[in-house]
Amino acid sequence: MPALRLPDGTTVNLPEGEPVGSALAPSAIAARVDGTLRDLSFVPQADCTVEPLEVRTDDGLHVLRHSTAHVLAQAVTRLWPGTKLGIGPTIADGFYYDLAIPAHVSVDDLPRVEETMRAIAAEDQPFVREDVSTEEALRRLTEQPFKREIVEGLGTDEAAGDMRTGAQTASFYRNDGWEDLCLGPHVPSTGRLGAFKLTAVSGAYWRGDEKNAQLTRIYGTAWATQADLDAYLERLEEAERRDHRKLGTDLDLFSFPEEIGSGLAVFHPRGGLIRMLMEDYSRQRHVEDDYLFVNSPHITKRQLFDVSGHLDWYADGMFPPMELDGGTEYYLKPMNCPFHILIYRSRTRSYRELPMRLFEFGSVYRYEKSGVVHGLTRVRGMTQDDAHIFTTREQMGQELQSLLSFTLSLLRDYGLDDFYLELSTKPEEKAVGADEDWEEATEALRQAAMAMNLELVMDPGGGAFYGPKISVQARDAIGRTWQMSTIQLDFQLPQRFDLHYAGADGKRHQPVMIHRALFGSVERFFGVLTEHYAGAFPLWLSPEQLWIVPVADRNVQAAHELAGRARDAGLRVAVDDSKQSVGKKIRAAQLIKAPYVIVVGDRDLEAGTFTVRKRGGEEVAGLGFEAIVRSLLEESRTRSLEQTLSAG
RNA sequence: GCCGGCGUGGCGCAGUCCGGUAGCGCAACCGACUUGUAAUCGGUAGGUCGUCGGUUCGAAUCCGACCGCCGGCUCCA
Repeated sequence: MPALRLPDGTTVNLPEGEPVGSALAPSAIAARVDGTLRDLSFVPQADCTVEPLEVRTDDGLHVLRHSTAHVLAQAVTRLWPGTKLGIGPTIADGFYYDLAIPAHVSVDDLPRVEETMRAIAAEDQPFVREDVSTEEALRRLTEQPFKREIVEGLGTDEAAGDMRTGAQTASFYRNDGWEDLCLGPHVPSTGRLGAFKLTAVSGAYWRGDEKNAQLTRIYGTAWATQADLDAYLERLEEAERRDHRKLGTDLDLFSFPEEIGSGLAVFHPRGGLIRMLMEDYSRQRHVEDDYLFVNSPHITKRQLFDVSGHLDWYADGMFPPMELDGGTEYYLKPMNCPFHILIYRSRTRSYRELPMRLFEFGSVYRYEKSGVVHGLTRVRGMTQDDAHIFTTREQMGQELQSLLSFTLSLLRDYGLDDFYLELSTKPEEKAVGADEDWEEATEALRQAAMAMNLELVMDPGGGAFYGPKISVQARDAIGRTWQMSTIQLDFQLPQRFDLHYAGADGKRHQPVMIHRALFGSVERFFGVLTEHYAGAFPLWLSPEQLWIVPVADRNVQAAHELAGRARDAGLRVAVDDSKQSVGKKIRAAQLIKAPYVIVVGDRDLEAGTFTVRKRGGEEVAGLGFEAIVRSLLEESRTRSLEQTLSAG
């Protein structure tokens, strides 16, 4: 009689042949037995530690979603007999199943599939596990070529999906006469599925290889309760409302004219203004932090990228060359570093000049593959807030640490305050340089990262070909993470370009380079801030800080006079003098997310006080115009994230 | 780049399956109203239906190629 140790410290004796589920609360959907996830029907052969698995945990949701994927495959098979099963893993928030369906299935078919899944759930079929030999498994899978491939790969490195290498047996789950090869575990029965919804259909190659058969991939999401599912769908809708591509059009910020080409944005006057404000403040901070401002052209002869190594390592990401009459090839620059290097190398440098920080808003062009271009966050032409810091090895650690502090401080001023760091190490294949250099560089970055007291995530093999890097990841207002800043350490380019400085000892030394972009790119940063603020930018970044609505025609002149006063004081002001109702003009201001609106009519002009409407609808009455202007200037100056205007 | 979906006035959409010389709402413009914190009323103008080619007496509609967009895979600032 096996003894079960439960999480509360108690031990219960399980009668021989009884499943672990009989010792657990009915709310459990599976169990963790000696650290391994098991079905509730698992029968222990010896003493063990057992934890119940509740559905609203990471592992619980994994089991729930995996079971839902299983039922999806069962439903598709019921609708289209002859369906061949691929794999059906869980993913963030849901699951998918790859299937070879003997029919063309589109999103229009998803409601039918969902309905069939609900029917299977209502039938409350138990999931029954059977462990069989691989020979028996192959016999059962005569009609399932993909699953056969998985079983044939058992015990080899070819094993796919949830099938682990080394297994000598295969497990099946059977319900209602339908069965599927599956590692499990599953919920006890189809009646225990939670709330689910199918979300998308797409194509996918078997094992992700385009030489293989193409399968239909059906995506779904599954949650413990309907309320959780609703909350998830609400989150998706919230993300959709914040989509910078839609806000870019609605707020007239930027566009991607087809005539120019994929991934190439133009900024409209309102977006251009925001962009200018973003850049101006960044420039100011860089001046304060002893950066030197430089400038470089957009194209160069190929030799520069031959020397830098970009044509060896990065050619796929570059636009093809332009060839001049004499046969000389010119390339659009995908990076600014070689240019800054030439500035450094333009004359002999002394250790007294280091660290030398060369900064530029540098426009670069990268040939991103057509399928990956996405709004402002993944473009083919972008401007990086790029700097290259030339430093001695001795100064390097200190420089990295102060750079990281500077980075976080700058990002905080733009309203981002929730970060974690990612340390990317040497790529296995694409890398140049000695191992010792990589180790020293990686260690220096690690030290700097540790000093920030932030969560540090490792990204093995994710570095650039010339050095390791730290990325600053920021979480936005709704908890999504975005890669912002990147800081890369580089011993290679100084060597390739033969860079030196004269040391205090009178000898020649090689500097180390730090590549860094804090916004990442102005375009991506713009897109991220748009989503972070849902288009409602803080006052200091708002294109129009004060929006004036005259009540009647006879108030228009007074409105313009007030606007002139506010402009003279330093505010950005718009007057809506269109011949529309006050309500309509208020609505228009609200839709463009104007932070402050004042309505100017006879009453206000007579009293000399105004009622200000804040974004969101709150009204503050009885304020003198000068007080309003002063308050807004102060809010803007401090880059406040709150609307600080108040009646007091 | 690959798979799937899609492309109709500035924006959001109908019309495409079952070919027969484009329609709605908002925005824009004009007029009336002179207005008090999210849509006053009436009128006008605006589209070679992404591009090119093919089928047809006739193509927004059917076929092909290309361009672009969206979702996913892979990759990145």
